[in-house]
Amino acid sequence: MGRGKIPIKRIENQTTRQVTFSKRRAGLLKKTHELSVLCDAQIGLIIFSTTGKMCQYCTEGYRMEQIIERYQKVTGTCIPEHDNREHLYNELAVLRKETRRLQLSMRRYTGEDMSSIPFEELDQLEHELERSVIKVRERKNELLQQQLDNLRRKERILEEENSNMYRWVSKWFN
Amino acid sequence: MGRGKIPIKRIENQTTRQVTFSKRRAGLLKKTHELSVLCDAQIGLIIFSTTGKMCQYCTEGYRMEQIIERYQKVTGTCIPEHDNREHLYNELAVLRKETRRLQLSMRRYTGEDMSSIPFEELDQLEHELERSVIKVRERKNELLQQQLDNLRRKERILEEENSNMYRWVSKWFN
DNA sequence: AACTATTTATAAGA
DNA sequence: TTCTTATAAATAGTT
Repeated sequence: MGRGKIPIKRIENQTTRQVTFSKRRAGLLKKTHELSVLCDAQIGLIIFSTTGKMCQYCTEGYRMEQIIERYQKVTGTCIPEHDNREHLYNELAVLRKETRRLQLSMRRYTGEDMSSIPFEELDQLEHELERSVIKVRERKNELLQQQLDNLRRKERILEEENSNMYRWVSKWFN
Repeated sequence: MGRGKIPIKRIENQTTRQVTFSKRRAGLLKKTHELSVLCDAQIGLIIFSTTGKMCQYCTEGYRMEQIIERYQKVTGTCIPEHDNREHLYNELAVLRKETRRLQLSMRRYTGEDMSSIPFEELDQLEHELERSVIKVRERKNELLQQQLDNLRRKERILEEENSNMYRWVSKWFN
């Protein structure tokens, strides 16, 4: 790309090399970000220039440490210890799974992301949601009824007080 | 780049997302390699796809561990062993909280346990659920439309084959 | 830092 | 998955 094609080998001229480094590093970071966002991938990128300056990219919402940790887990470069860490990891895994499951359920119920749901399940989901709506309405009615009852009770009490008062005043003036 | 421009945000269609992931991952690895070679930079790249598959690039002549080590030296972070238990406990706490929150949300959406919800929120919940039902119905329609389109396409192909066959037979007998 | 002629990447379609 | 191709994006060399 550019005015000419260049062979992929170390650029000898130092100035050119540094300029190219700046340009391509920017391009690489952009492409990394795009891949991460477009495809929902978790990416960590670490770059050391010849001069020793470091720069990094890390998928939003994560820290490089997490990605490195995950890398170490996958590649098995992390030495496991004989303490409760094993247990903690287990619990973490279980919780992560559960959270994930709940998130997916919620997504379904809120109607986001139905791309992966087959038609039959959509049908079922629709019915579940309709049942939920009905339950919510029932509860609303229940609450309304309660409030109504409360009001009626108050009304009755007020009326009683009123008539008492009336009797009292009548007695006083007659 | 390509037949059209796409906005940089998560691609919703799963198939498209996976295809794009494959293509762009290849592109990213190539660019990473080129930057590394052209400018003599030391680069480590770790990619986790949504499905959990990992892939990596590492400047020739180095191992990822070396780059991670250098990264840790520069940033002063320490991933392995010692103090990550603190971190684990934190993560556990966060996850537990999140799971709890999600569980409550789900209970609301399924209409269990509405005893503690005030009337106004019930009203809101009802609307949310109704919106969900609408979304689910829309998705159902979308799927039906897709199936219809597929059937029409197949029909067209079959008709074409048919008429080709007919011509062939006609020619044969006349 | 800008500019631009080219090369390269890639989205959509097959 | 793989190929093709029209188009968008990156960038090498220049100013």
